[in-house]
Amino acid sequence: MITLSIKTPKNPMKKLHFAPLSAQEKELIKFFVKMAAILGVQRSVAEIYALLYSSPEALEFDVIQGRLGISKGSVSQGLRFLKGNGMVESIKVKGSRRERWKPSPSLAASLVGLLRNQVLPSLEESKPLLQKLVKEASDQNFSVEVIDRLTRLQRWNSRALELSTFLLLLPRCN
Amino acid sequence: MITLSIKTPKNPMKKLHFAPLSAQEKELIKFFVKMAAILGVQRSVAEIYALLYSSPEALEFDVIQGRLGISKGSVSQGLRFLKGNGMVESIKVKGSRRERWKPSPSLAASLVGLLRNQVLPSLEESKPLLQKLVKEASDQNFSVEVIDRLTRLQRWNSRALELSTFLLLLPRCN
DNA sequence: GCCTAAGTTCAATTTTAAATGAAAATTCGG
DNA sequence: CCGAATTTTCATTTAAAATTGAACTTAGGC
Repeated sequence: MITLSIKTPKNPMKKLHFAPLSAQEKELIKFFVKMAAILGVQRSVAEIYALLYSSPEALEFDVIQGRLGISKGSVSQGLRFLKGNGMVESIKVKGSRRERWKPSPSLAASLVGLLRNQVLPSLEESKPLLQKLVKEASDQNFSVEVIDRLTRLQRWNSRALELSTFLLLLPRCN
Repeated sequence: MITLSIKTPKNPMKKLHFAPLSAQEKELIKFFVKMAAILGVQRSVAEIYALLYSSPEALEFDVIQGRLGISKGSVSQGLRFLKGNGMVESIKVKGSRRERWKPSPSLAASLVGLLRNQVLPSLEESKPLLQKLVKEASDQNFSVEVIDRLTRLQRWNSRALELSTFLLLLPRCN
């Protein structure tokens, strides 16, 4: 049993109890943390997503905090990040202010969302810069070798940009 | 002018001088640093690669250290990383112990090298884990929803693995 | 419209990753 | 094979990123 203490003005000793993580949950969390690391996504975010992913029903804020043993702030920020990238959705139940969270139906769409926000902006930003560099290099009589490299770099940038744009247009699929 | 002091037992006051980075070099460095950040590659490594990329001739260790203004250790480790991933090559000139460094001819091959070393291992490692999780989930009568998610996850892992393997087989091209 | 539960914010802290540089190891010209 | 030049190593320092939690804001049930 995991105990989470919650301080509110009315009830400064409120305590909630949760089941500790199962072996399977722990392993799935490890998996997501590892994959997230490749994409440069922080540990706590991956943990939250993994927990939701392995839960049959949508989970409340407190449950996420309690079972993972992380802070309120991390849960709040993590959910915001995941929601902003279309990776989780919240459900509101009438008669309660609490939201309940579950992963978005399509993992593909989720990854595309991540890609759009993490990678595309950098690629787009760089396009004019590379163009300028190539121009300056030929104007200023840089060596053929260097001009050639810069041109290839520019080509790569365009390709990556096209690829990303294409991925963004992909119809949703699982 | 940038001055780099080098201490050796024989000559503890040896000094080398280098031209500061040009505006173009600085911008190209910024570009590579940004791209590297997406891939989770550290700043100093990106700087080294960018400098070599924008130089018409192969560069010596000291030149890299001096012009970038980074430490010996960073240059050494950075070059090792880049070499290990097939992104740079060294040339030895007769009559001198010094190596001279330049980027590998194919940027494509370089990126593939990075992919192979950074991403593939994690994907491969995870394969059996996911298989086990799916099996346990169905053995232990998890909800259909969760079993379904885990199965989809496994499918994604396989696809990513196939894609990576495919990329590794691509013939070299610029 | 109060009032409290629910959630957010952000400065302070902790944790993690990267860079440094002196000492050790290696390499090759003489 | 000696010895200095060149490079590597790695304990320490520095810098960056992630996490925490108390104070604050907001939403909605009553």
